[in-house]
Amino acid sequence: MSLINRVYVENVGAHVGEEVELRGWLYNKRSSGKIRFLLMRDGTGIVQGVMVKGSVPDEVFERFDALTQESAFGLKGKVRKEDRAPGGYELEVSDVVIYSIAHEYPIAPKEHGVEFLADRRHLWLRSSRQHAIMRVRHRIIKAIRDFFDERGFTLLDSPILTPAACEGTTTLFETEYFDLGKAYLTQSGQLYAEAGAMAFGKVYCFGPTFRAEKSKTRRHLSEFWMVEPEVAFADLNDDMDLAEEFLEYIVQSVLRDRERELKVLERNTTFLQNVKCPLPRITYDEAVEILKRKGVAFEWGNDFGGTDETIISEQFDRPVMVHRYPAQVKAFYMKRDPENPNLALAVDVLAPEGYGEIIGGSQREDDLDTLIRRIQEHQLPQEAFEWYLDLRRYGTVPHAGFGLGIERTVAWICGLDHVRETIPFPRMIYRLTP
RNA sequence: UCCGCGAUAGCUCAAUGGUAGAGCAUGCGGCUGUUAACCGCAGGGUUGCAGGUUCGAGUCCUGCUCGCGGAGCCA
Repeated sequence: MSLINRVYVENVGAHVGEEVELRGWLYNKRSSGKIRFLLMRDGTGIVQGVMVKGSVPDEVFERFDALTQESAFGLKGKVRKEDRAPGGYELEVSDVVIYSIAHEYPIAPKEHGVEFLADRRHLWLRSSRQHAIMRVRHRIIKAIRDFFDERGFTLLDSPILTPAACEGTTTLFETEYFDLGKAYLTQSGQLYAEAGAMAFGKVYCFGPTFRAEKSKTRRHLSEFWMVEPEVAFADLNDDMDLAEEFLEYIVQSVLRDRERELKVLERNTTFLQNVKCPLPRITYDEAVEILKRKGVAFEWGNDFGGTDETIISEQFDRPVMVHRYPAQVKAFYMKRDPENPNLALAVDVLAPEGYGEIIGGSQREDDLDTLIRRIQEHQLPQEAFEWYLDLRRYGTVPHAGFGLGIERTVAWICGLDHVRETIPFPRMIYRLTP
């Protein structure tokens, strides 16, 4: 049996009446004496095999007794449409092949605490809920790559080890780098993506990013994935056009191809169906007005906190773009609004239902002298940014881009209450294992 | 770093300051359509750690460790 022709659970419906062989792990088993049910999980789904005493040799019938939860085994038998079976199909078992008997499996088919499961993340990934989440994550990432690919973007990945802070704000993970002193794990690939945009016009980078902040919330990981497009000859409006088209593409792809998974997750997709262009665009000032109207004591000039973002996003039935923030709360490389130099040409996209900021972007400062002044104002070491300043010395153009956090996007689309379930092996302040 | 909550069987939890228990899991037995199957029996505990109050502490007090949620920071 070649890999190509192997039958997997997700395809058994195409083999009704045929004798097939499935390979997988025991999800659960049930018995009523002379009739026995084996539930096999093979990574694509779960199907039940049924054996009646006398319909198979006794030695095959008795292998049921040896199989423990998560034991690896093969099932041979004829596929039958059966409404009483989970999934609608079942296997009339003719043979059972045991590959390995599992030790007592710690994750029983019942409720467990988060800590217990997190300690066994390598096993937890086998459960149907985690399986559904990872399948959605995969589809989101494929949609991201397809989106940029279809629009002529070039993938240009940025380095993970960097000589200095990209934005000079957050705490970074530090390591020794041979004889060259300290290196830092990247917190953003954006500056390198800008170099890419000047070389290729439209690029994106997509990789892990690291923040050593001691954040302890349901929205933070110390290692997370971010996709960052960067486009030459683009302003803030172009950036927002790209972001809304991007979000619509991702969400609609998942709705179309991951209906089953969203059902497993019991996700109410009402808000997701609404994610279609155009998305509402409001200014920072208008967002502040919303907060004031809702009785929030908010001072102009601050950045929004988690609860502020929730209140703002609750006013809309789809993600909302908030643009033109006070420059003081944004990064040094963001261009100022020519009509009001106190404002940065920045945009944050806030997801509905309290999921917060999933995209942060801006038009970049393209003037050499202004950018040097910003670096000085932020007290950043100019020599570390000389290569970045070169981008303004040699053919500078208006350009813009944004970053989308994968884990927050997965949490939002799946309707999860914590990002720790959105990545196979989460890294958090108090968790480095497994 | 700050604020709040928590830790009891392998797991999820219960137990007015007075004999530490249930469900699930595991083992054994039963059941010819099970759906986190069901029914019966059995084994399973240094109540996170250290100290204190008390005739008596899982329960009250102090300290510590670990975890969870939130703030700040951010995607």
